[in-house]
Amino acid sequence: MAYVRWTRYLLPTWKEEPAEAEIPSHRLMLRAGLIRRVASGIYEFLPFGYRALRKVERIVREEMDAIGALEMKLPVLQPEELWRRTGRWEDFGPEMFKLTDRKGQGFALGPTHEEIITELAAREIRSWRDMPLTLYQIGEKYRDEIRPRFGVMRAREFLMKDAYSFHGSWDSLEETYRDMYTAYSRTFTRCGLVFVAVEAPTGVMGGDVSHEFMAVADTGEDEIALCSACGYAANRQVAHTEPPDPPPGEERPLELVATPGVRTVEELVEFLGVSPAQIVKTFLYVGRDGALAVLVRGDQELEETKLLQAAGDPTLRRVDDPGEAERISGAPFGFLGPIGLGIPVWADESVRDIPAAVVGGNREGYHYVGARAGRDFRVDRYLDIHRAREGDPCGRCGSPLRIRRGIEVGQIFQLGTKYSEALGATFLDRDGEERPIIMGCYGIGVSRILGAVIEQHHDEAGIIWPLEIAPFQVVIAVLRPDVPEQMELAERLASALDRAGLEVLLDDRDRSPGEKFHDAKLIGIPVLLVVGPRALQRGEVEAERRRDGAKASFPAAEDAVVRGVRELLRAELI
RNA sequence: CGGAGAGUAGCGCAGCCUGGUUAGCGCGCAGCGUUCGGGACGCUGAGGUCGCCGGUUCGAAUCCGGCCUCUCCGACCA
Repeated sequence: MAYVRWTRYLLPTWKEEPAEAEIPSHRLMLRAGLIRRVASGIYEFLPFGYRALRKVERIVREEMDAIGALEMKLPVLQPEELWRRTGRWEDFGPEMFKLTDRKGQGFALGPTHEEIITELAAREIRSWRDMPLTLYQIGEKYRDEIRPRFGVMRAREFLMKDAYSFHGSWDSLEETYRDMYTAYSRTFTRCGLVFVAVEAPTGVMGGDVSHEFMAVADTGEDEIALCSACGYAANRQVAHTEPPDPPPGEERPLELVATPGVRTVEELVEFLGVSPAQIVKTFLYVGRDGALAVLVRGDQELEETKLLQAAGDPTLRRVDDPGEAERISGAPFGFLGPIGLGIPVWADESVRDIPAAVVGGNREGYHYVGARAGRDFRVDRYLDIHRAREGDPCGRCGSPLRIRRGIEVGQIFQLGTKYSEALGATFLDRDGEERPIIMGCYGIGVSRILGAVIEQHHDEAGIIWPLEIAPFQVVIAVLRPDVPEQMELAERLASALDRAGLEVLLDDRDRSPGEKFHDAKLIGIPVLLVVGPRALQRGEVEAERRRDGAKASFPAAEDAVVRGVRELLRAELI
């Protein structure tokens, strides 16, 4: 008797909407008894939710194994000293959970595992013969998120699959990277997710090439730019778009005009009667090489991720202190400009061809009009640092881009040698020469997938599980468990379905039929079997498919029911 | 961290402004009975340090101060 009886199970459903949850997946995970909150961003997985989580985990494991990745287990508790060697004790900063042992030694609850795995590689990999090698694990990760949100979507403790690959050559890395890309696509497809792989920023992980896998959802926290013409897809923060056309106008001489109290683009438009595209905004940054001025056209937004990526300087930060800005430029915010600044100037491409631009005068209460890049001020570097917008021309083919929202369920990185160099992970190549190991790393948010799946697969009544991660495939509602005839039939059918390899939840609770039907919809099991008097009079049981409400009746015999249920489930496998 | 809001029974909430017997309502929960095909009904009952600490007061869920926690928006983020 391997089927599960609801009366012997812990599956507490809620009729009412929880006040704490904002988005459908979070509400449904609470209402359908998958998770309970312990603290902000920290959740318990109840048996029903854990069952689904394990299904996702199993798919991830199968796809990793299929490309030859080796499963292992790394410690969650990691010594401070190791993190200091890569500089990430500071770089990760307050987002790491840090603790101290009784001797005063510092530890982190691992937010990720590059440090520890690279040290392992440094010890165990010595020769080019030992590679390529890919190791992975599935385990809890800890990040002290500024703002945990949306249940398991942005939690402080969450389940993640992380993999790390080690190579003697870039070609080998690229091969594994492609394998991972394929394995990820298979994984998310099997989970029933509609997703896109997009070019991604690399952030604190480092490296150059990276893709994020985004489950498409309006409630997602990330934005993605998509080109339906050429297939270009990128995280909005790095999405490349062609620079907008320059504003109309003629070149004219530079002129300093008094603009008392006029600071913002809107105010300048009003005061000078110009268009936003004729205005150049100036931002100040400081990094390890000192101060830097950054120019963006007035009708564009600065995309800081692009700037950071181009600068390759993790210490680069925006100057937001008025005193500091004034020391650098001589003027307060609102009057900063590139003319006469003694620091490097970087500009968005859209600044290059403005015939007569308005820029700050570097003097309180003054702006220049008629400024021309190259003529009146030097630009050391033109680059794409404006924020991509809906309808902007695709940087690859020029067609208009669409902006959509997504949930990041996975990301893959070509890391290169950042960690191997920092931690001395080297190998001897065929020529006997010592070289740093080339690495890749690959993450999947396992618990987040669960949220993303529900976000994509639900209706007003509840969850609609994709077959492969459904906690059970069949729920049997016995309308009158106190009537022996019905209960015995339900038990026989449950056993038969179980023997046929299906996972069965038997709703034997003493509840009204209405409640059982509603709960069945809420918990989203693909097929509901109803054992009740109405059909039983005809010697039948009824079935209803969750996805589309398709109904069927079968003779109340084991083989007929098994066959009928299988038939209903077959349509799920598309 | 900035802005906003909220903490009263397992869940959802009222009461607070205007301090005053045993702190309410709906759902849920327990017992009994009646029901039994799309969240039934009746009766009885259990369940609350009113987030915490301090103050004001004869008297504090209610007024004042501090703290904590949670949620939302923003900044941030593999």
